[in-house]
Amino acid sequence: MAKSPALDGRTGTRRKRGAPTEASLLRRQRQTDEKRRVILGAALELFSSFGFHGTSVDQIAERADVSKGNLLYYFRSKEALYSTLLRELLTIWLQPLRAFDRDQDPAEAIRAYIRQKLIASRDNPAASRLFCIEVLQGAPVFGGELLANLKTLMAEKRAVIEHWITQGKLVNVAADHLIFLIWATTQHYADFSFQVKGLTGKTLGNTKFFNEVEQSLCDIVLGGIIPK
Amino acid sequence: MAKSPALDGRTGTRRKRGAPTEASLLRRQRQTDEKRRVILGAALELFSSFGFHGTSVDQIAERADVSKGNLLYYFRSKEALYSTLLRELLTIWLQPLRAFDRDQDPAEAIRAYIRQKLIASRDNPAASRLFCIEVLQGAPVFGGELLANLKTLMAEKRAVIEHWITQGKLVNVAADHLIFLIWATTQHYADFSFQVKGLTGKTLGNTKFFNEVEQSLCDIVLGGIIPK
DNA sequence: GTCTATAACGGGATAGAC
DNA sequence: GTCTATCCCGTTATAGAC
Repeated sequence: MAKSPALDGRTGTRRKRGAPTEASLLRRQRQTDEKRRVILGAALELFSSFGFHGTSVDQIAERADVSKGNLLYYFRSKEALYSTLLRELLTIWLQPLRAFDRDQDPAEAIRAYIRQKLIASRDNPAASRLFCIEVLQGAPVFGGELLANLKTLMAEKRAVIEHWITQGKLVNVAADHLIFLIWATTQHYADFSFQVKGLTGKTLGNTKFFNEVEQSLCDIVLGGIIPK
Repeated sequence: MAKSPALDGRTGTRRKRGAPTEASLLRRQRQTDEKRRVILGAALELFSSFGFHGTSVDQIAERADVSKGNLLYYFRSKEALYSTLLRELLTIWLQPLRAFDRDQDPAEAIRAYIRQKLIASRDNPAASRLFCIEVLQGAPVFGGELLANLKTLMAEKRAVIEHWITQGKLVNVAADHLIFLIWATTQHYADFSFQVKGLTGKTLGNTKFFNEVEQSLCDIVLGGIIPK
């Protein structure tokens, strides 16, 4: 694509035959990025449904509408594609937790966090499932990175919760287990959506159901930890 | 197996040379069962860690200390082994929920259920992970069976919870979400044990930690649903 | 950058001797 | 029942033309 020689638009100076303009370099870069993005999207769908070994490069290529050879031009290997994907999703995934702050009202902060996590499960169920599979298997690919990030965040948020407790704004709850509870329950609706859908007929995509889940979780959690 | 012709041992009639006695048939049966059990155990460990496609028949055979050919004598195919395994575990897995009964005190019943689920996660983390992987992928192998069993159980337990609510023994909580919450949180300590261990340094195998988890979960859940 | 062809490998399943 | 050898397929990754 865009291989044809051209003059540099801004300078107007004559360039050697075939040398790319700055603009065309940018355009090419954008197209490259876009293609990588499409491939990563296809990989996410498939890896999250069938696991690393249950997915072939061929299937990803077909879904991304590129040839297998071409896919392997953009990513060295299947494993490189997989780990790139995990790495890119990690930041997004941990985002909701960062908002949690000691200056907020605890009930409001926890309610907001539950809501954010549910939104993440609703809008990115594939990402949730991918992390679930990966962690379940001992996170062989990016366990180190994951834990390093989580440890820092966890320490911060544990401190926030314990601060609230010393202020008497929260009953004496084990911070770690409260956080695990929120992770487990919110991610459950993405990871076990097959089961949830089979038993209730609904998923988080249904607004009424989403509100019902949010309400129930907040009621139970806040009812259990906010002093009377 | 045991295809060879033989006379019925109970009648006491003379048997052909080489025909097995009833006792030897029983012995052989026991050995067969034992071997199938060993293979299923090895399969559980590996499938639950690496998934169906991430595990080779060779690896299972090696762990079970049989040859690959021999393994495939006991189970027609890799898939037959996998689905047999899921089927055998399903009964065990749903056991704790059956105990739940309307004649119990709600706080005691829920506390006991949380405890039983935590014990199951502690003692059978591999089974928990296997179900997690399977359900996460849409339960292609035994989704029908799983849902059929769960639907019945769920309907029963939903009725129990709603009975308690009408009696004023429980606040007006959505039964389904309460059950999902208990499943999600208790199974989390098995399925995400890599993460839990990485962040806290402990697993449910540690008695102190186990009690801490039980206490925290019960406090939050019961605090949120038992009327004051 | 993109494609086709193919190398190189591992896996599931079967055949057949013992 | 158990083992070894082998078939055959799908897969990843590379080579090389365009």
